[in-house]
Amino acid sequence: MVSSKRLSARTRESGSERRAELLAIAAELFATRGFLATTVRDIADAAGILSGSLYHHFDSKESMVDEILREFLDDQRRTNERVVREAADPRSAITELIRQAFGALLRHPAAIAIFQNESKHLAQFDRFDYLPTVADEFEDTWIEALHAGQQAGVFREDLDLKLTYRFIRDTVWTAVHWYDPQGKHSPQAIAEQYITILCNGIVSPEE
Amino acid sequence: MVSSKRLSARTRESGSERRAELLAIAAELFATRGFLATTVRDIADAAGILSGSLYHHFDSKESMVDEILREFLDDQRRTNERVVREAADPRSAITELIRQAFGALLRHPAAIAIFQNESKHLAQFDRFDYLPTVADEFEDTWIEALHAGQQAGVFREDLDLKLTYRFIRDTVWTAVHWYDPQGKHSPQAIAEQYITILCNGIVSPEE
DNA sequence: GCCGAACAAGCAAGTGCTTGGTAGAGTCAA
DNA sequence: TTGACTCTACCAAGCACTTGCTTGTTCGGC
Repeated sequence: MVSSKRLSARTRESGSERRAELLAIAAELFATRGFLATTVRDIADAAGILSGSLYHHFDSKESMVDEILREFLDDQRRTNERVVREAADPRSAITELIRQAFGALLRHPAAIAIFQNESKHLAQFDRFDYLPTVADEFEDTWIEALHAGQQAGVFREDLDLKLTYRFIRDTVWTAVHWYDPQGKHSPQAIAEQYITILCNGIVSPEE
Repeated sequence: MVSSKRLSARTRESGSERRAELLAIAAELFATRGFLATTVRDIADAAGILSGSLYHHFDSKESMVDEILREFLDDQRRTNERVVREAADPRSAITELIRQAFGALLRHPAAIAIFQNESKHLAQFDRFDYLPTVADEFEDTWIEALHAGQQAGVFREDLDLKLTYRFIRDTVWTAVHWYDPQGKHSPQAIAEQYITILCNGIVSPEE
């Protein structure tokens, strides 16, 4: 009866390979069907075990998304910090942030989709308070870089930076919904195309 | 027993004011909580009736979204056709399409969110086959306008039009998730800011 | 007296999660 | 070397609850 509460920390908190597998399976399902529409039986079926067995590895369905999101957000935060720290100037900071964001499509496709689709619902619960916090952090990072660019005269003065950030963020993150790893464009190619449009526009130079 | 099957066409198919009210209530809930996460009891509660009573007006929960989406998509399709027909040149076709798309934020905020969030899940069912079809139609409209602009030399030749369309579409539609009718920007103001960035980029002209 | 709109009650299916148990691999003192 | 032990990963069964939807009935207004 108490035995389930004394499972070694290694199994319940991290470490185990099987755990990681199960998390990846869950992430895939949460991303494609949605968190609410995915049942613990769906996850167990995909893993080839029974639903009850999942509770050997995880406290709850919620704690699975929790872990998936935290891992992704931590990685993304570290990446952002590094990019801003190493950037030579505001313009290359922005372009590199865009490249890194599109690059994340390869590393965390499922987590990005979940973050995008489920943040609103999940943020209702205390345990997911960090979601809006991290979102604000990301916004601050981008807006600071944009602002620095304006001060330096590289970016137009008539830009509303909050709006500009939202335009960029929506374009970049929403790409998970149509990006196809087997498709003809690499994330890098997509990033370069977007950087061109964002920096110089779609209108011909000679116009 | 058979009585529920002989309700007048007026009530079951359209017309009734109460029906329209109920649809609006359902749309709001579907948009904010998601289709699956919204229960028929939620809708009934919000309308001040019992869940069973909803089935006097509608066949099923599915037929409610169906109707909500069809209405929005028909309106949007008509608007797109008119814009393209009346546009003087490719550039004003694109800018006007953008203005109209942002304008839809006021008329159909709930339907846009539902279309965006639930299309993927709903398209699994035969009755929603029209969703990908209409999406393709919209894509064709935009890509034709972009292509015409390229031919006319107004738009850059190095644009991948499919990518360009996706960038625009994602930015415009995703705005429902943060647009606030009480906020400081009107849809028009947001549209103009985006048109500026899209056409000329964020980099200062003198650079 | 009919008809639109609603209620009251409930069903079958499915939900997340709990429980008590076990097979098998590893650990280690006697 | 053996036997008692622990640990991991899982199963089988089921509980309390929620889901979309159905049924039979009521009631006020034209």
